[in-house]
Amino acid sequence: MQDERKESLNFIEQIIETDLANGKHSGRILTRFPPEPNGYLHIGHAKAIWINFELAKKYGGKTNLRFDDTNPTTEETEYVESIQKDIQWLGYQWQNEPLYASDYFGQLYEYAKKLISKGLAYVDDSTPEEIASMKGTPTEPGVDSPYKSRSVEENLTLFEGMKNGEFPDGSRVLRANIDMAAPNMLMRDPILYRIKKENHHRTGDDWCIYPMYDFAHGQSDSIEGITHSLCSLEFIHHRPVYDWFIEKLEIFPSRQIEFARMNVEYMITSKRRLLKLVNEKYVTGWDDPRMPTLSGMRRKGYPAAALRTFCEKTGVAKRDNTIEINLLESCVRDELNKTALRAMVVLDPIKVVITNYPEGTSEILMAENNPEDVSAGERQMPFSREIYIEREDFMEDAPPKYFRMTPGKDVRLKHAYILHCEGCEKDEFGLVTTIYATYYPNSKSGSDVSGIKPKGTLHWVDAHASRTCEVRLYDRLFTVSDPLADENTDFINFYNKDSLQTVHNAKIEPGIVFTDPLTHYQFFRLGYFCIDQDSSSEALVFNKTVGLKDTFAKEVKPTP
RNA sequence: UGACCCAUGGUGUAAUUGGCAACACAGCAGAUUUUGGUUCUGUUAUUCUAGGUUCGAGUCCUAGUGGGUCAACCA
Repeated sequence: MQDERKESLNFIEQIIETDLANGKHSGRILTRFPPEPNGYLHIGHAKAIWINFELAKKYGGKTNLRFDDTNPTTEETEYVESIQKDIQWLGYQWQNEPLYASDYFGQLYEYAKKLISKGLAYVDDSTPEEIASMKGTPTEPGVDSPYKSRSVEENLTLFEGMKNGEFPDGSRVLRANIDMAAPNMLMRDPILYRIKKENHHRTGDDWCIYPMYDFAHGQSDSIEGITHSLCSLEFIHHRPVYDWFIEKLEIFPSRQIEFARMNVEYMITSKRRLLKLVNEKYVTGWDDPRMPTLSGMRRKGYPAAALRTFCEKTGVAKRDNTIEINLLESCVRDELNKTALRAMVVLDPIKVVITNYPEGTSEILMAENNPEDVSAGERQMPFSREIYIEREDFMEDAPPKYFRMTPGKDVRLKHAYILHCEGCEKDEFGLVTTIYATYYPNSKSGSDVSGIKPKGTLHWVDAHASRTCEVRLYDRLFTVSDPLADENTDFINFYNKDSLQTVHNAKIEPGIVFTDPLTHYQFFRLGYFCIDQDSSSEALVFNKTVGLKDTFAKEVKPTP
């Protein structure tokens, strides 16, 4: 069978296929993912990772992991570890060992001297303030630095002095000699090197001058032979700088291509703001399940496959976008529906006494683990005279379309019997304490000859055999889809105080025992959950990943 | 008083590169259902504006409008 529709290509794929057709780089494709090791990876990085790795894979190429570690003041080894873990968890493996921009410090230094020798770079003694003021504005050209006209020899000597630690931090910089009147401000003699007498996480005290992004990134691409250097739109103004160095240095011509970063409703990715959430304890850490970090989403129970599907479905283009959280959750549900084992958990238990079930006896019922996957097998569920059901699954005075337990009506217990509700007992405040029902002995699941067809089916657990567990219910971190929309209101004002609700007294069927954290379950009729790392064999803790689609809730209580 | 990027249903992305505007998610309606889940069927809704080129424009040209980005010794 052949696809009738021609596969549509995104704009980067079109560029690559054109390059391939022209025999560029002999058909070799090499991309790279270049994180700065100064923070945790988030949903936006996931998209960048997906694009770089999937594109290379599609065209028979490879992808490098390169840490852009040119700023010793902010970068730490801790992040190097977490970033690698996150990428691998997402399902990708880079070519060979991880690479570092710092591996190229020696080569970069030589490049700088070459530029100086060609009269294309100079040492500037101006203060940061002076450099800023001479830079001009977007609408006014800058003015030349008084040091711009230094001789090649003097520049070489001074630059070597910078490298040898002869000058204090911030006293001098090396700048490219381009054009202070360029309409693109990045072309107004960008700074190449600054003096920082700081310990670097990999090169230690070998260097006291460190290259800036513009003099490290493109050159690193070139050194590695990256064919397609894919980055987000905000780097578009850097492309002329990127190309200028390649041309003047006469090095391998990597090509920078910019795509629009992915934004998602209710998520923020600003490092500063995420840090605030962590530091000021709005969340429990970088891996709090409410965080948009990969570690947070992983702990929340989002499968890597769902994230990959999400990246694929959101596409690659150049216009600003905000993806509905809907789509993400749809991808997560779709994946988990196929893979998650079903389990019965009652979050807000209320006891049901089945009055015609013989006292002191019990039986074992069989329950399929996943109706979407018979190979997942079956498990045993004990059943007896007393069970728990969800408090909200009982109403004394129910509207006509209420298909759950209500006096005088029948309801099915999943994998068990049909119950006829007789009534309930209440305490002095009118709170229902116990529900009474009778069961139809001939209505057992799988061998039901009762002929009764109740509208509703409930989840339940045996009152005596079930165990108590903790369930953490997560909701969106913010009360509005775009907490940054109003520049006059700090995003923290939109923090959702109800984003975490902890249930301490949930009842879980005895067959579900402590296994690896991240094991996924679908709690019947409630949603998808996974075992949290805080669990032990004595105390199970679950995180809510995402709820089931709930068309009933929408019908009875339409929320704005 | 600048440069650059972008503009297609509610959201996102397509349109064989100038030839019937479609796919997914969301919405709505229905069928099925021992999960008010899943699945299935149907359905609502789209080319920023004004000119121009053309037999024909979402696509090309011009102007405008709207949105975004750029002035760290950050990346």
